Amino acid sequence: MPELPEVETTRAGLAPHLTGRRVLAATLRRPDLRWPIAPEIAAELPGQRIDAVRRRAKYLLLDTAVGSALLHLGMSGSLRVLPGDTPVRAHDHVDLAIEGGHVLRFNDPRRFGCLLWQAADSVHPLLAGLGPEPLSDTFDGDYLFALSRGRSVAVKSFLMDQKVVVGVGNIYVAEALFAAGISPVREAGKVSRERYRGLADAVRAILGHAIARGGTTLRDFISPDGAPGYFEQELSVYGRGGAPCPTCGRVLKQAMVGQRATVWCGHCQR
DNA sequence: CGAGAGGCCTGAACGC
DNA sequence: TGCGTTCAGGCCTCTC
Repeated sequence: MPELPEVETTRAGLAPHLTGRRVLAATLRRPDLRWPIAPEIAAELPGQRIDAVRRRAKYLLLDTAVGSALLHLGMSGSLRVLPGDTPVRAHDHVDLAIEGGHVLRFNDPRRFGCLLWQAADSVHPLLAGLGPEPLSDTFDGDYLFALSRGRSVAVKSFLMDQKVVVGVGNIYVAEALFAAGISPVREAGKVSRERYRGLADAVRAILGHAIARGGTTLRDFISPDGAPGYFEQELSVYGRGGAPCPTCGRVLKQAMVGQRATVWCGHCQR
């Protein structure tokens, strides 16, 4: 399931193949993913040159002069650049034929992803109101502390709120909370400034490390060149409920927090 | 407004 | 072996 590092890895992998090249045609094999595919993908994108491949939160944007294709990989989506005659497989929902003979192919078994359109000089509603990027200068412990005052929600849910900070999904929030020694069920408004500083540092360090390593691979992610990532074995708590804590050896707790599977150490995280 | 629940979707894992 | 059930999860949307 692509989290921010996987999306960034995808962006970096796609950019050399797409930047400066024109989209020649769009092939839609079904009309919708999570939402209907934007009509502009077929009506306006063909003929346009891709000026840049950008990322905002977990969204990818293919910028052209008239607007940007806006993609989200959802949970099971992947994008690959393939020779134009590569046979189509199950769940290959969209092809963008790229100048030079290749095709950008969007595969998404669960169809939690989307392919929308952002007109030039506008901001798509899905991108409006998003919180800061976790690796930007505006994201730090002081920011989290200030925003969390009076919030009774679990700190884990708080950190996964896209209005608070983007791109911190269920895997990395578990790892960051473990690294910072904070219980995921603690009320967001009751975490001290000092501990939020540690948490922000942990988020930065873990995401930065994962990006440098090419992203975590669990079940569904395939990086653009087809090679799987290899970060999984480094996870401390995610997916390890019932196993020993890597620090103290006690059994890791598992429970649902905010309707999400959550694992933590009741001894090391308070 | 905040908090929590619901829903989308399919494949893998599991139980009988 | 085969089939039904459960779970997973990003994140928008609805309800209270």
